[in-house]
Amino acid sequence: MTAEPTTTARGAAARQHTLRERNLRLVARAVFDAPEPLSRADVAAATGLARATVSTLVDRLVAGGLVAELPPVAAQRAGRPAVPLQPAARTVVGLGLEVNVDYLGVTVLDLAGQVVEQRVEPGSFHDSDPDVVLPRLGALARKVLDDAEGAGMRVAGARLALPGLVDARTGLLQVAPNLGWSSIDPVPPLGLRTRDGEPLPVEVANEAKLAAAAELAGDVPPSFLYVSADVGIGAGIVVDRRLFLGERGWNGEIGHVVVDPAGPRCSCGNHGCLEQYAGKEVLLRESGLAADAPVEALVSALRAGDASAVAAVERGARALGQALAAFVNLVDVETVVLGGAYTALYDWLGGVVADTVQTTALAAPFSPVAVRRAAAGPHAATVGGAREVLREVLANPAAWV
Amino acid sequence: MTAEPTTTARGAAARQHTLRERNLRLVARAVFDAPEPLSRADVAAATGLARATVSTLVDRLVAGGLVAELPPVAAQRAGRPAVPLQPAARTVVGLGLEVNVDYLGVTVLDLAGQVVEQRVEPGSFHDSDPDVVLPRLGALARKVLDDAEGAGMRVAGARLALPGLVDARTGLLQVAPNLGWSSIDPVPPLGLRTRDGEPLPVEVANEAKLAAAAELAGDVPPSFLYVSADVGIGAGIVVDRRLFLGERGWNGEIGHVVVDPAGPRCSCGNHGCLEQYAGKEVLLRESGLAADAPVEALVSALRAGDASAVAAVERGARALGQALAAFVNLVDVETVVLGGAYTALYDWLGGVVADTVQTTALAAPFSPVAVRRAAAGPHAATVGGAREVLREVLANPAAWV
DNA sequence: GGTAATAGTTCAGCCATCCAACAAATGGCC
DNA sequence: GGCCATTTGTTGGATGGCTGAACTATTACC
Repeated sequence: MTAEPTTTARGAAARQHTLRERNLRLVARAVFDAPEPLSRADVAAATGLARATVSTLVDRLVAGGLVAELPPVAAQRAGRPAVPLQPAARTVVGLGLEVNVDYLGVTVLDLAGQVVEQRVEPGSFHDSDPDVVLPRLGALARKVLDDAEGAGMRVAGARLALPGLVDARTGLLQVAPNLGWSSIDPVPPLGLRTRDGEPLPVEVANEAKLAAAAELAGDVPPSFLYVSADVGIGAGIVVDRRLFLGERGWNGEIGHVVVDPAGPRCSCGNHGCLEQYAGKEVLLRESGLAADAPVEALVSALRAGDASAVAAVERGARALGQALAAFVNLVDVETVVLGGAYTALYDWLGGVVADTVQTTALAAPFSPVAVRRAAAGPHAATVGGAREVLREVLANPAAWV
Repeated sequence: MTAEPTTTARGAAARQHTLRERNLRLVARAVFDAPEPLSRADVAAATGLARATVSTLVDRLVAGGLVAELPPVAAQRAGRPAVPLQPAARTVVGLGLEVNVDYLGVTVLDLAGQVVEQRVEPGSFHDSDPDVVLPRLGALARKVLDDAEGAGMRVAGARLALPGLVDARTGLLQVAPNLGWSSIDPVPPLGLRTRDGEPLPVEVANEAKLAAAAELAGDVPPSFLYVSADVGIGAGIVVDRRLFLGERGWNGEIGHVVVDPAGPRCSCGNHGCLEQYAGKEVLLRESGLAADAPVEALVSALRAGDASAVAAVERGARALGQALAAFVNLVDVETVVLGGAYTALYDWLGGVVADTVQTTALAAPFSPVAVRRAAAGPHAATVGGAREVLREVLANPAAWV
């Protein structure tokens, strides 16, 4: 009759083994967050735990394949040399999946932060059939899964990134306008199972939010807004190094913030949405390019000093700055990261965006808002998704040792 | 050399006494959140702890004055009658302080949620001197503190609500335009000490945010936006029954979200800020009333069907709805609570705000946004401030037993 | 080669929880 | 009225995880 939780929830009764779980997490975090490999003694000093405790905990993490011991290297000081500890490579991995308008992507990431395998299948999924596309992505994932499991790695789970509104509570995709999908559960069609035949836990999230998570791999402040233009304009809010999703999982919908009520009509039914100024297709069209041209074409035009391109990007940047100022006023962060198509356009956009935010955001006089370029490469959402899976492993190492 | 934390921080080493702290908190929450008084056995069932453990924990909470035992009442079923447990009244109290443009306020709240004492001193503090006003508030607080301590209550701490930007990290007031204050530390001038002569811990926060916390006393969903018009327009974001303050403590600055870049110039330097449409003074002025008239005057005009008043409120409501739609798009909540001056105007505002949000917010088709009237009474910020103090007591009952 | 220093391990002690048995207090039934 | 079933709350031994101190292992320095 007693509820025996496999993983200790936030507000659950604390028992002896809860201490274990907490301290395992604490030790794992210490090892993973350290810039340099730590010894057991270092971990003890960093966490405040006794050396004896740290030893048993580290031993478990090593046995469970979460942490690896490096060969002891003689330090330049007296005493027994320390055994450096590192995140284990290629033992436990996370899977990041993505369906976007022009590609399917899969990334396998290990605890050391290394991409073990990445596959991308270009295509055109505008107004596509989910029951065709998702099994195709599933098959692609199957291949890399087989590789990973064949090499002895354990797959902790998967995250599927989609360009649309995903209900974080149910995992259902409400609508993905550019894919032409609505009201579906995208997980079953993937057909993903582990080697043992058990269904692989797959969670679904918005593409921009997972791309925001990918930024956490680099040197970013603990809280920031990530804004990217792909087909639509999406955003992710990171607070204290964690994704903040909002009640239902679809916060950060900056693309449909009204910039000017007298502006052009948007597909959403309103007038003057940001997307009508700073969306990728609008920027391309206003620059005299085809709406489905690659961003590189626009970059070339800007490099060449094409007047209409420069004007379009500047107009978009001003609108983006205005919407971001509202965002910063409402959510209060000090840093904005520009990703997706904005990464390539950063040299032409960044300054104007920063200036506009600075003059428009209310609190900017007291502490300026930093605007910067995204660091994560292409297909950031798959990397971020895999990263989120591994974050959960680290949040509960006890389940893995 | 070992760091001996008085209160166990989030990421600190977990020891035996950490279990105690956690379970004490768990038991206290169970007692405080229950709609009906629980028995020890009920608490055990609710928390999953053993009855023996719950007994010792409850005994401590009772001894510490956080929980009170009611006389056992014979239930209508067989068995030994249970001892009902309740939040203790008038033992530990929180102090809420407020400086606003037209009054100083102090509220003493106990753990049972009852207002033990409330004092309000009307005045005009437009462009006032903090070194005069704050000591005056301090003296007012001194009186109610003496009363409370004289009656044997322990004061857990205080929260000071101010209508301005407060840096949550430093506790400094950056600027309060309507008071004419800027760059001050408002705590020392209060001169508040406990009976033992120790300085009373006072934290500072924005007025709207503490008013939002006051709503938590009523029947509200776990996450909501609270928006109130006083002199400016302020907002508080509540996520999962906790105030979300943003990185620096000044999120929710909806008053200076740009509604129409072609709109009237705002004191902040931009054009078409929400405050220029839905601010209290603007609503009064557009209705042909004096800018410093009481809201009741506007209500009377609306009751009388005054055309300019109706038009002004409707225009304000539309602008508010548009800004709230952006807010909802960016933060993602299902409920918006209208407080401050909007409470009185709700009958004329509410419908238009709800309609506008509904047609403008992107995700509204998938789950409608509820707009409702605030439940907390006047001087909600002082009540909410005191409530926040007591929330911290409950978050760490071990420090009080 | 001896000493000081540091890393990691072993082991008795402590402490909060648990389980099971018990005492306390009631309703129902004959 | 007396007995039993039922529920509450308490008592005491067992369990498990952390600690601190003593111990071993391995190095630098003189």
